[in-house]
Amino acid sequence: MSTRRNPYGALVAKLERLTTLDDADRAAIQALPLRVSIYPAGYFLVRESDTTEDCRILLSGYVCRHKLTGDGSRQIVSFHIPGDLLDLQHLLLRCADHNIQTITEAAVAWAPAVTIKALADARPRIAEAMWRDTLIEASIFRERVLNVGRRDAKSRVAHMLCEFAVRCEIAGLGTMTSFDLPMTQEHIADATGLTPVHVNRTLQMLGAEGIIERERRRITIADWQRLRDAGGFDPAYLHPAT
Amino acid sequence: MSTRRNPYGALVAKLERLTTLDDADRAAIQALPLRVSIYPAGYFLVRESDTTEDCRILLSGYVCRHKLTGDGSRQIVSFHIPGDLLDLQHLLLRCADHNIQTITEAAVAWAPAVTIKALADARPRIAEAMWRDTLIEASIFRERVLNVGRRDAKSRVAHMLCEFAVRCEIAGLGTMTSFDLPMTQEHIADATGLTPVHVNRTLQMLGAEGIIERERRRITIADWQRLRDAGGFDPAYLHPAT
DNA sequence: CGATAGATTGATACTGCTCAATATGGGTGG
DNA sequence: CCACCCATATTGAGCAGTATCAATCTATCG
Repeated sequence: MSTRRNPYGALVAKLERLTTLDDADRAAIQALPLRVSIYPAGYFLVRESDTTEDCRILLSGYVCRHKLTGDGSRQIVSFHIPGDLLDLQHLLLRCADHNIQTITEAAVAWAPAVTIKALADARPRIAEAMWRDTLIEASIFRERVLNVGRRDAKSRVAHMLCEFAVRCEIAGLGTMTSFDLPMTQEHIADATGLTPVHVNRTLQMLGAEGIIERERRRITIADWQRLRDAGGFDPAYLHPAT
Repeated sequence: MSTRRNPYGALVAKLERLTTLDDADRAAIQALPLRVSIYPAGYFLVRESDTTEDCRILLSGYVCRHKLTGDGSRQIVSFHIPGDLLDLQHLLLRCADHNIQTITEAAVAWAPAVTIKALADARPRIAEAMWRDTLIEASIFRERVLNVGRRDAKSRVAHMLCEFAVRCEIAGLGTMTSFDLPMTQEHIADATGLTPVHVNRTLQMLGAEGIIERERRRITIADWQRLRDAGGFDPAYLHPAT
């Protein structure tokens, strides 16, 4: 897909899912000095307490944001898929409050945050799209608090699978019923507030009930309705329509 | 304090903690058609799936945002103190994804969301301040995911107390070492992902260790250093400085 | 002065964690 | 092309932290 190769196309496509752009907006985006870098799996794009200098869009691969407690346990607060904007907070906040790390090899387009800030200042619709994106992200965080705070293990895992599937579909990354899960069971554990051992058992349970099928890292959702019910999943919080 | 009585003063004060306003910005705020309403404790200002029509600033009292699971358990995702903007997401999202409910009697200034949106469109610095506020709120949600996902009961409660104390101080609401906790132990439980019974025992433990002192709903932090350590609290995620 | 919401206490149950061992399979160097 | 190696996945057994359930106590308020 050209979107994934061409950083400008990826950024335009992302913003057009959030608002309507005009020709001047598109021209301003084309004029950005975007550069593309490839990073290996496990690479830290941003570390907590870094000074925030760049702004990134993910072109291919998968990335997560996470925070660590004082005694070293990790909480993944979100996963990101191709097309996601990774650092909008860097436009207005000086210091990173979490880590951003690649899960797989990833291609990232980036520009200095001040450049993107200047774009937002010059093009109000682009600023509005970005602001909306940060609001949707905040909504996703709220849902994650609910997931981790008030659901049992089976629901948490089911909900996470639902969210990943729907976000991939919204982003135009293939079918919702069968997809590759790029993350390890340890990633899933750190995202759901469980241990890897218990995630393993929970996935087996979902498999044994015929809700999902697993084969390596590929997941097939055998019964979307029951997965949704198991996770208490309602996609409204993703605000799919503007 | 006049800030708490005068809705315009409260809004100007809030935005000036986020950015620098000029006279035209302040004049535009003064021209808003703000109205003030008083609501009793337990009142729903917004319900999930409501169409989002108004935008509010809290003048006095305390409010929380929360979501419910399918089987009815509640997760509080944030508490709000006087001076907080409650509905910025309503400027750009059509449908509420969570409930907003008063904890105590509360005075709220409000205007139609479209009016506030027009203000943001007309005054870029105000839009920027609001955007920054939503980014800081997102950071608070991320920290809450960590708190609920990866800390034990004692740490969760300690962290919550730290956050509340520091936010009150940033907002200029009195001293950090002694303050009224407006919420019940059930509120604390729903915010930390625990049960009220266990919150009670945890508070007693913090008291027995001499870290806090309790008397009714008033909390005195006897040993800030140890409370901070117990909660693994680092205020950087609140982004106190611009 | 009762009514009621909230706080406190005790006893017991259970979900998910810990620790430790084993299996799997994809990648790599010889 | 094969054997080894490492990360990851899987399994089992026992334990711990919180939940649950059910009283009782205590303020506050009409």
